[in-house]
Amino acid sequence: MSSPICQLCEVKSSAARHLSDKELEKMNNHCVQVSYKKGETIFKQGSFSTNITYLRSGLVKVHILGPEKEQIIKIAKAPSYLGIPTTIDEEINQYSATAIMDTNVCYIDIDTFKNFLLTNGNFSYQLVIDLCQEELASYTRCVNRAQKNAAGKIADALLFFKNEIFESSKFTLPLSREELGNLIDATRESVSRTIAELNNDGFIEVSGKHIEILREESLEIISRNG
DNA sequence: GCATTAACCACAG
DNA sequence: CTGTGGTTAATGC
Repeated sequence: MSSPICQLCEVKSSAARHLSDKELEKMNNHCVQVSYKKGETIFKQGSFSTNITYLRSGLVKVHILGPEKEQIIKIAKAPSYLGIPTTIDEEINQYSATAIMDTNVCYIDIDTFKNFLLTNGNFSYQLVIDLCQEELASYTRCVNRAQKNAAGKIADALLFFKNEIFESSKFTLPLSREELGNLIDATRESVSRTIAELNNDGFIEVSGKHIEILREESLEIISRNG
């Protein structure tokens, strides 16, 4: 745990860029920075939510324990807020956040944060924009999960990791087969099988969690048509 | 009917 | 935790 210097922060949220020096100094006095190792829980569904969580670096899975099983709602990459919906007007966390790579997080005091919302229109406006983007993205994920077949969902996920997370055709999956299934709504067996097929058909090169995407265009077609 | 798809089960590595 | 094979239930043509 260490004291951040918010004024000098290189990874401010787009909202926080609208804060004045004075406000940033106030933030600095009501904020702590914590590091998490891969696998550690950042906050847990059911526990008190007392701070706004801001993801400075690393990769996190956001998940909910449903009536049947664990559902991964999304993979969150830095920089982004992690817990606004579960903190701003909820006393209890409605979902969990777990680091899937080494991760660095800032906890911002909720009252300080709310005070910015009430007094700084630009800050609030930017935050609304961010939340809207996230909500739209969430609608899209919802539709895709429900309507695409297994191959389409796997292709989606692989392209997501390539384009949005690692920005490289070659990467190491930060999730187990089971977790990937929980993310795209498929069983671990389907995930294994589909990945093996994509490998056999030469679209990707697989070795355990190491993935290389060989034919991105083909994956895009599979993503669309299944 | 027949084919396809994916879940469920079981077992091996 | 993974990969694979057999089985089964649902759906579509």
